[in-house]
Amino acid sequence: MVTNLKHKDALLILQKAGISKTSQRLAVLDILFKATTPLSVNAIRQALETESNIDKVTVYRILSLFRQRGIIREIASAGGANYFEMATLENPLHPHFSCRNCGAFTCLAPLSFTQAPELILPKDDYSIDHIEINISGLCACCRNATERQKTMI
Amino acid sequence: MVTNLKHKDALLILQKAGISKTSQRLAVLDILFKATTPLSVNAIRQALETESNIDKVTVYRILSLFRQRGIIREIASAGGANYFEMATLENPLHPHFSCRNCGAFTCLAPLSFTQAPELILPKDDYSIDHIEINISGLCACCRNATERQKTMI
DNA sequence: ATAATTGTTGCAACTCGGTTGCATTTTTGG
DNA sequence: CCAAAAATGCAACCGAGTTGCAACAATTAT
Repeated sequence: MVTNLKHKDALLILQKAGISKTSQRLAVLDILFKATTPLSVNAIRQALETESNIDKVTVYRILSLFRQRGIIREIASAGGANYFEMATLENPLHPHFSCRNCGAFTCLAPLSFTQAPELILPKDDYSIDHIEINISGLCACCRNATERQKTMI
Repeated sequence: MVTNLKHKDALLILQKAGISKTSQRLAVLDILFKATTPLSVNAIRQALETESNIDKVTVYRILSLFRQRGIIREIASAGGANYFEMATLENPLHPHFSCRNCGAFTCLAPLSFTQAPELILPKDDYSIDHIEINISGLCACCRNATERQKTMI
């Protein structure tokens, strides 16, 4: 994302969603807008500590509300903690990569319209509201580190 | 899966993986083979209770080992608990559907070779070892239930 | 503007999934 | 069959996320 969210824009998002404008919600929105990767709750809380100090329960409640209103997307991770990212038009649905070594999440290029429908095999038993594609392996950083370790033996 | 796993086959799987053959591991294998959907640890433990009684730590350790050896696959879920399924040739990698209402996991048809490569946008920064596609929404059962509730108002 | 109402936050305590350390038991290989 | 190695069970623990409730801030109607 790395968009420089203006206070005005954040207020508009909350207004559009029909939820009241609190300093805590604006702070969380600001952090998610600045993020270049999906953030865990802990990462959000750490980022918050420098500015305001918000209780963890409040952060969870804000994220849960934002997700319900379609403001953000949630990405499940095998490690237990889930990750969050903005769900704006400028940040369309896309696959994610998570490193099995360092656990970091990164965003991959969004699926094109020609690719996505192939995936969703028509099954009228289900009504679909979210597609999540997670690709895991080793990121460049960790792969280099493990290779260096190998050659060191 | 619903394959009737013979004791012999299970022993062979463990032997191939080079790990020792214990009654607990055979019991867990048996349950995963019988399953028609990915199972949570709790579901596995519940299924175990009827036969043998295995400590939860042991179940976690067995599943962790099986995953490391490529005997089973793990599916991350937003609800915290992860799900497991056999990773045999007869049960190739496939997308999953999870109901946002009842949380049930079901298997979708596997991706064909013509579909999968489209997905994995070449990024030489990463080495890929697992692809997970989770589609969520409402299953037929829950959709009917909510619709009935709607019309009841 | 201000008071009443409604919604939000913070705190403590809790649930749940999963892990760790260690003593005991089971497998394995000689 | 016996020693060495590995796996199990138990208790206690950790971290993510939730719940109930009192204090507080934002909305709305006056």
